[in-house]
Amino acid sequence: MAKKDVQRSKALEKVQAHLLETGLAQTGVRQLAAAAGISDRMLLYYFDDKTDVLASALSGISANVVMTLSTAVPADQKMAASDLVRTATALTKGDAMRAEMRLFVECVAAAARGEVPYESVAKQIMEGFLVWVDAHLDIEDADERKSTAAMILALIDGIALLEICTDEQRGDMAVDAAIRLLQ
Amino acid sequence: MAKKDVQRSKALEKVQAHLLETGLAQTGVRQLAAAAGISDRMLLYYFDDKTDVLASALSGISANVVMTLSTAVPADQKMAASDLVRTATALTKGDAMRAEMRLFVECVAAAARGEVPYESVAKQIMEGFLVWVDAHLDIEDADERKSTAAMILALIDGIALLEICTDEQRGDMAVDAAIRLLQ
DNA sequence: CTCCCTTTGTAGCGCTTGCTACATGTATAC
DNA sequence: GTATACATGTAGCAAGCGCTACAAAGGGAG
Repeated sequence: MAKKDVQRSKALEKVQAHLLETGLAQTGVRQLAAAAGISDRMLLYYFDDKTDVLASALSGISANVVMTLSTAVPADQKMAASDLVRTATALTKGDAMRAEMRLFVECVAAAARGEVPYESVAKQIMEGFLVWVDAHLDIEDADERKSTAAMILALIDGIALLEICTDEQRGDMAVDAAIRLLQ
Repeated sequence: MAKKDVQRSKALEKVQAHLLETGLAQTGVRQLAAAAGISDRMLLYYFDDKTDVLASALSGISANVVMTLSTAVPADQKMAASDLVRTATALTKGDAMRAEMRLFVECVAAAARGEVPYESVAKQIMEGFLVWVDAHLDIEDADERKSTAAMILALIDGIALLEICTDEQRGDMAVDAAIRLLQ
């Protein structure tokens, strides 16, 4: 029993790296198995089915994102909206999370078309992000903080979207304008 | 020659309606043909291949979006960032463009994984939107206007993303916060 | 050693995919 | 009226999909 679990988590790690590198383009069982360095037969021995593979991998990535966010900023540190935008975009645009953000956008789109298991994964990441932003906003009123957090998250996600279609420079401009206007 | 073109555009209209209704989930040639009320054989008679069908349909939808935007606001009307956010989100969240925005997000995600023809379509819509925002911003300095436009566009797109993963209410909150903070 | 359960390879099933070969009808040009 | 190009249905191909049946190898328990 132990061996199966060990092999399973080894495969999972490689699948996660594969997803972060290539996005959701190559998600056939044979392709995922090849990325994990095993046969498709074994991949489906370690996991129930393809959905189980993807859900496990993406859930792990989602947990890593939350971890990255929480370790990047002390839990009790509060800041103004403009500073939070600066901090968050520095993270999402940096090496630590660039690939994750791109994958996240693909998950949201897949969620939009109702594909399992992307809907729950997308919601999970979005919710984690939202909690993180809310927790670091230096705003007293809960409702105001909640709506401001929603706006900041929209901004961060929108910048990721913008950079996919145009270029990184345009994203940087959006960040600058946001910081300028929110002060 | 004329008949083929007529049939082609009839099919195109129905394919567009299908895409707006169901997103990019059902984009097999047989499914697109069924949506158009013809056989897959005929769909591929009217169009070169599947890519041609999708590119034509999405390009048309993109043109409609630009049209909707330009007719909604007089060409020479300028406004402050907060008003533009209000105006734009009223459009994108309304019946006129809600389906288009959702489809647009799916196109961007498909573009992220390098699928043809989504890359060019996503760029096309994003660029059209960007020009529209820029044209209605009441800002003298061109660079400042450009970066502010990028930020507003990111905000609008991000709100669309947010609404896919959470709910419409959260999007409304983001809009309110943006209008409040940008004033 | 024998038995049994875990692990792994080979092969292939039924289905969907994008696309096409072929034949037949149908309208138009001369 | 015949020839020619257009239009459309039937059938099917090769490739890929998710998944599984079957058999064999491996290792621990008695």
